[in-house]
Amino acid sequence: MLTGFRTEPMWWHERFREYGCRLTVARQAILNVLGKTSKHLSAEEIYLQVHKIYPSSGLSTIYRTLELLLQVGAISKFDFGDGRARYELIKDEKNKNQHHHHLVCMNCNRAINYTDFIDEEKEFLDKIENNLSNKYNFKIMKHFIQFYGLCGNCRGKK
Amino acid sequence: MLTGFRTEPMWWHERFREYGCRLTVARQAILNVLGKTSKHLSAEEIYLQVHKIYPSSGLSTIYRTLELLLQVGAISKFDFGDGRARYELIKDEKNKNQHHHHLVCMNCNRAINYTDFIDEEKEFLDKIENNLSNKYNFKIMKHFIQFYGLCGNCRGKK
DNA sequence: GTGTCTGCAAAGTCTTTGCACCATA
DNA sequence: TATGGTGCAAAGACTTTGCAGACAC
Repeated sequence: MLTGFRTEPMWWHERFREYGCRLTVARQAILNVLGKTSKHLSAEEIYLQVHKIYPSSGLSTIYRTLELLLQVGAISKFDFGDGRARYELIKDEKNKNQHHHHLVCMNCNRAINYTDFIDEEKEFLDKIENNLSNKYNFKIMKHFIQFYGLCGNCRGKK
Repeated sequence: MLTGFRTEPMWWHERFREYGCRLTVARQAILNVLGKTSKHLSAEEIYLQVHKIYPSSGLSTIYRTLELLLQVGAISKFDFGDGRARYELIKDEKNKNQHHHHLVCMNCNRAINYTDFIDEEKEFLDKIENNLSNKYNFKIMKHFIQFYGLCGNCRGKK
């Protein structure tokens, strides 16, 4: 069971120090918002939430902080194909590299994380990655798998 | 072996008529450019090429035509993660639905099409799509698989 | 001739950047 | 107090749209 980020050791706090970065109110507010949601928020959505708890904040700080968090390795950035980036907090150091993919709803643009079939996926990918690397002289470094369709909510409405 | 679009039956020509669309100089120029390349051109790259053979053309016509070609089913649109869309001509009606994926170079942003492992992929996807659909009450309609890495050219340079 | 297409310019959307002031460590 | 961070406004990149003139059929 995933608990909120508050109860986790704030490993990214130390990360900030390593990078010589300061832990400001704005940054805490952003981490706060990302830690409390299971959604995949866009920069603007994060801004709107942060703005509620810290009204003097600006959108450019959101972008700058997200860029920083990305480099520090505290968040992941995703593209669901609707022209805006989405961000997701990595809940704790232990699960830092937890591999998951998304089921993206083409109607409401929300996404469900799933971690099923990671073994089958690994088997499938190992097989083809090796082969493709050789055949096309292409060094594969990462992959991207995403499913698009309709979520439970939107299925009913259509 | 794929030959240029000129020698193929111009099935999209009829498609135009079906949709009540005219076959204009600009549209032919765009199809011409897309038909002669194996690259995955962006709208601006297409514009630059079209501009050579038809200098009075404008970028907005490129976008409008690409949108039309997409709806007519003559081209595919892809996102390689660099913030601009890429387009690929579907060479002929027969191969219209030919399924392929891309090996995208993170250095030069060029992509290699591959059609290998479609059977393995199908097996893998059938398995997980069914299961995910049930588990998450999510109707999967399409998937997106892409590999990122370094192509032969760029491997040497790094 | 008529209804579609086109080029141009302007606007829209998401994101980045320059700058002067502010606040963390 | 000395960097590093912030908000604001402006700019940048890609794409879309409104409009009057041009062209395919």
